[in-house]
Amino acid sequence: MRTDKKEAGCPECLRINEVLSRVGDRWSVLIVISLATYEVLRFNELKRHLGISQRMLSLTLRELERDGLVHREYHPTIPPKVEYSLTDLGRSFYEPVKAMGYWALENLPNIDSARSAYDAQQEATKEAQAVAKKSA
Amino acid sequence: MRTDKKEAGCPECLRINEVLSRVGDRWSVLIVISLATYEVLRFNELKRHLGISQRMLSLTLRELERDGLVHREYHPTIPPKVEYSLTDLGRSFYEPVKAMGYWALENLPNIDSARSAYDAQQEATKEAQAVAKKSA
DNA sequence: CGGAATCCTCGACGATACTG
DNA sequence: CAGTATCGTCGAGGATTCCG
Repeated sequence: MRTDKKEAGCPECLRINEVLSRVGDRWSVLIVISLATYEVLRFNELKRHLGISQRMLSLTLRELERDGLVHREYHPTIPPKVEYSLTDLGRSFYEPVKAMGYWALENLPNIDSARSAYDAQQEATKEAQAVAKKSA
Repeated sequence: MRTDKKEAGCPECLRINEVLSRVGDRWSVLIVISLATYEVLRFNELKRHLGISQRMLSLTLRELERDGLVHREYHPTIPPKVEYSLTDLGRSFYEPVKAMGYWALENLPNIDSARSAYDAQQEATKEAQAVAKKSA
């Protein structure tokens, strides 16, 4: 019996983990953004817009509806028509998402340059090591 | 040759995707939060605190350092000692992350109740279908 | 202590086909 | 059109071992 299980030392990490596992995945975020932008979209509109498979779209939409972020309006016409939109909760979720988006927009260049610098440094170090090895 | 590739209709989705694939994963977020809270942490402190495997911690830290969010301070003592902390960029990233955290804290209850309601509804629908089938 | 290297599992996700 | 059902893969990530 492993009493030494780690399971995360900090309890709040578990909460954050829970949140992220609910609405933190890529497709959920993209769907919320799309719906926030276009107000209301049909199934295939979302599909084409995001380049997502029917399967993932279907699954993700159901989860979002279940979590109360997305409203699903089914019109029993022929052919059938289903419209998706954000609920108030969904719109409130869009706020922090938007904040992340702005940060990203502003800081992607910083990340890129940091990355370039890091890679250049790594490359230099590696070459230095190669030289050292050769002289040995 | 598939000229009918979908690849996402909207270009901005690609950008968002890129951002999320960089710093949007679970461990990156948790590490940033931990470092924002404790200022500076050693490798094994982070490991124990988060309940993460060495492998993922090592990989994720390297990526975060590469992206310029995390600063790594190596002390060549015996035994070695490595301290991790946030850079300015990392701290700025913590702002939107914090916003997400607050939203989550505030709205997890809403999500939970929405989920319960949804599940109850589903269960009711399923039973109704079962009855209808029986009477058929 | 702070990693790197290797192996292996398991679940997320896409492709495809079928239904109402 | 808007899904559901089934199958296959592929890579994220844990466990383990070794090293400076």
